[in-house]
Amino acid sequence: MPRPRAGPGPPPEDMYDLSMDTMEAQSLCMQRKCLGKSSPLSKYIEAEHQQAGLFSLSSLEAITDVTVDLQKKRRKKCGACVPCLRKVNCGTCANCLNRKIGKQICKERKCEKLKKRQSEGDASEQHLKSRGMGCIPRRRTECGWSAGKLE
DNA sequence: TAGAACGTTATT
DNA sequence: AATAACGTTCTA
Repeated sequence: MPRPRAGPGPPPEDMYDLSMDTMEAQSLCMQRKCLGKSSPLSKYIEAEHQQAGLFSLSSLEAITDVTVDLQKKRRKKCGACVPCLRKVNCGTCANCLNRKIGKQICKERKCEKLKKRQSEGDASEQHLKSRGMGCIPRRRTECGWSAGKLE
């Protein structure tokens, strides 16, 4: 059952027109567009944050380093594990059946390496924690943030 | 926390 | 340009 989502509507162009409806605009921003890590827009936002002095300059270098690491190109399948060696889609798993919308590879073919999250086994988060940056909010609910408490 | 949805990026 | 599929966010 497809959930009623926001849909592929036009992007909120007045995202930064906070005079309109600050809460709403920020909320939209928080929910998706701005805090994603992969889009050029998010990189721009990141730069904005830095310029706004949200991060101390001393930790900036280290963070930039980590950020670059996290924003590296997307990983590729190892090509050697059992799933990778599989050549045909099963055609019956959720991913196969939901191909058009889900945009995921057949579950039977999902590389073992890619099944793990990118940050797993990576010291990036620890790296940040050691610098007092234990939590980088990517979502409204992270870092003790709550809806309606964005000032 | 797993799975779904969707933006984005890599490949063809 | 079309397609495949990774990465992130959101919902149940």
